[in-house]
Amino acid sequence: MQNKPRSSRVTLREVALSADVSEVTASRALRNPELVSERLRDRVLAAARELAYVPNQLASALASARTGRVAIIVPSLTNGVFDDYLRAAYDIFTPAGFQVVILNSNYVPGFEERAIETALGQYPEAIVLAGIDQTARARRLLNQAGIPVVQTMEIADDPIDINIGLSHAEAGHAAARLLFGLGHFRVAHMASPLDSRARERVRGYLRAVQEFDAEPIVATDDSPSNVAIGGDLLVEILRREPATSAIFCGNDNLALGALFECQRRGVRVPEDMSIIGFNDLEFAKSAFPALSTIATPRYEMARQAAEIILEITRGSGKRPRKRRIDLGFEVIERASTRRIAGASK
Amino acid sequence: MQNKPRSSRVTLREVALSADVSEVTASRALRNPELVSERLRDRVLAAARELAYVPNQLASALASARTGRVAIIVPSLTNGVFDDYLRAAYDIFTPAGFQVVILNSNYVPGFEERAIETALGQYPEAIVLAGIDQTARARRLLNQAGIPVVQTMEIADDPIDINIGLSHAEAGHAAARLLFGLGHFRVAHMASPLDSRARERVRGYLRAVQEFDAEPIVATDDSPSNVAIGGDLLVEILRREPATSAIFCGNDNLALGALFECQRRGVRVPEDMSIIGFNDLEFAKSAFPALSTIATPRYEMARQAAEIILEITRGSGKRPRKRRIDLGFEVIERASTRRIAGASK
DNA sequence: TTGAAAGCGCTACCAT
DNA sequence: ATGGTAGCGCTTTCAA
Repeated sequence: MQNKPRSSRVTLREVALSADVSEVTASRALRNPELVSERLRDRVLAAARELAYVPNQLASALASARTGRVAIIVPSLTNGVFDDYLRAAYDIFTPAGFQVVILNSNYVPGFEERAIETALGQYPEAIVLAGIDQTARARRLLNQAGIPVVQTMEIADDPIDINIGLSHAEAGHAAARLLFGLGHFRVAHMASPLDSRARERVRGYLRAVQEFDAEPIVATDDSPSNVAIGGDLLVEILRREPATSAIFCGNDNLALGALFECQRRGVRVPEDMSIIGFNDLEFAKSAFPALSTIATPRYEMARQAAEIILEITRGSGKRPRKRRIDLGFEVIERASTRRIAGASK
Repeated sequence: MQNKPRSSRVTLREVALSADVSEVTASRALRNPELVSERLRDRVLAAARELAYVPNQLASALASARTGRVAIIVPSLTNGVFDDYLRAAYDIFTPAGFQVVILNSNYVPGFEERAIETALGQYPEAIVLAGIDQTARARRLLNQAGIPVVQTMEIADDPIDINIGLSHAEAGHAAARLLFGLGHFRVAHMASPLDSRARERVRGYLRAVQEFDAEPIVATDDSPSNVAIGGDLLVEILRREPATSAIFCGNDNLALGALFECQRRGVRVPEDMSIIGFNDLEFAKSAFPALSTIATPRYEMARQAAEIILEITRGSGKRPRKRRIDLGFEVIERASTRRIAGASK
């Protein structure tokens, strides 16, 4: 019936034939061994091993309406931010028997909607999203899917379903305030504001600037942030405002680039320049000088998302009472920030 | 027939009903619009949009024996090494209409076999692996699947199917030789030898040690490498052999950690210590001093893997003539390595 | 404990 | 150009 010869892969029928039992029994022997007599079970398992049988997940999912899959959509795989996050997802979901499927929207607007659609087409039993700015159509698809949807990383006013995150505006504000609080006045901000979180951080920075009656100095780049860009933006900031004595970098990669560029130019950190990053990536504590930063609970956000999903899928679909969880952030002062020389205490 | 009420998601039947056409016509209107009259096509598309229809990929794949999926199995998502690699895969496969599914084996032996099994259960149309040391059972499953299998990152003596990589023994040898060639004699190696590639690099280093009649100094750590570990291993090396004047770091993250730790201890790089990394990750060129390293063609490996797969799947399954491609590596000398003081040219 | 029958949602084939 | 029918490989009844 098929034009393209189905790859001659071993099917359950062949296993059953070889073990001389019915397909149902073979299926049971593989999935619920305790329901099958030892004799038949052994025969089935032996046949399956012998034939190197791999169950067709597609057929299984279609028949059972259970895919055992959870989709996770992230905007990037390449900046370290989602490392802990994905690790947490694997840590919780894998032992629970769920397969984690990662889709990447690459920070391209519109790709997330496509990724969500693709994910939904595979009928995952839950979906975890980074961020809260899904398109209207995506929200509709998500709602219609009738599965748990967790928006993470950021706090939403109107969550689709469950929401676990933190306020990036607050976090950005805290970072800038730390710098102003150390007596700095010319405090710059560099960012690759590709997502709403980065833009929220900029807003937090601007609010602090206003509070301290200072002038904003913002340098941005439209590509996904990396270390090299951090160096470039440092150069730009110094050119535009040579008196800058402190920089809030929108993430740790930018901060690392800024730090290196300072060293390259003989600008001492923290003596001449204070630098604070964002995220507390793995390398931040090991840098020299150790990088001050804002720690975000990335592992914890994904962990809680996963736990809640397990609870819902196992427990008859009931949502937890708290559908909106603010996990906050932590200001980490290390060696790369310092009270400005000559500033009164 | 189902106990668990199938999520009431919109099916093709409902779209067809709503558009007052048969299921087949609805299916065609969505997949091959040119086969359907404009009138019906418009009705179907309108109904699909209205109902926010998302095709069930599972059913489609089962019926058509085409999943439009390619599985990529990597040992880690968290060390930057697979960033370019995955980007290349997306760059080539996505426009070609393939969905990329990433599975992570987490450098845990045995997990790769499981990941391969999981991947195969989803009936991908091709599979891309990192490394060449698959288990015997995995090889059997892969062979049986009858789909293109590309082993990457490393060159194999007996590829399963297609193999694109480089010799890590040669690359490690080249790194160490560079250091010896600069007049260093106490040349150490630090590594997190979690995979066969890292172990091959160690072998390359040891071969160079022998050739230059030196003593091996190898410090290793069994966790996935990161920047902090690079610092720790530097400390260990200096403790064990204070006269060490050059280090080949098994990857750039370790190198970065070593660099920072040198700075912390007042060991000047490259004046007192030469450091060479491995992979040429994004930050290497921006570091201060810029990091010497071995560039590996990660983007290119995945790109060629993808192109070959497209060619095979499109072109009646014929394999290319060359099934084993060595893409080599490049020694990148930057500022972190230098001829040892007082060494004769 | 075992198995026969039906059907998951979709597409291939063949007919009209 | 359109639709009826069969069937992908599996699991879920339900009956024996």
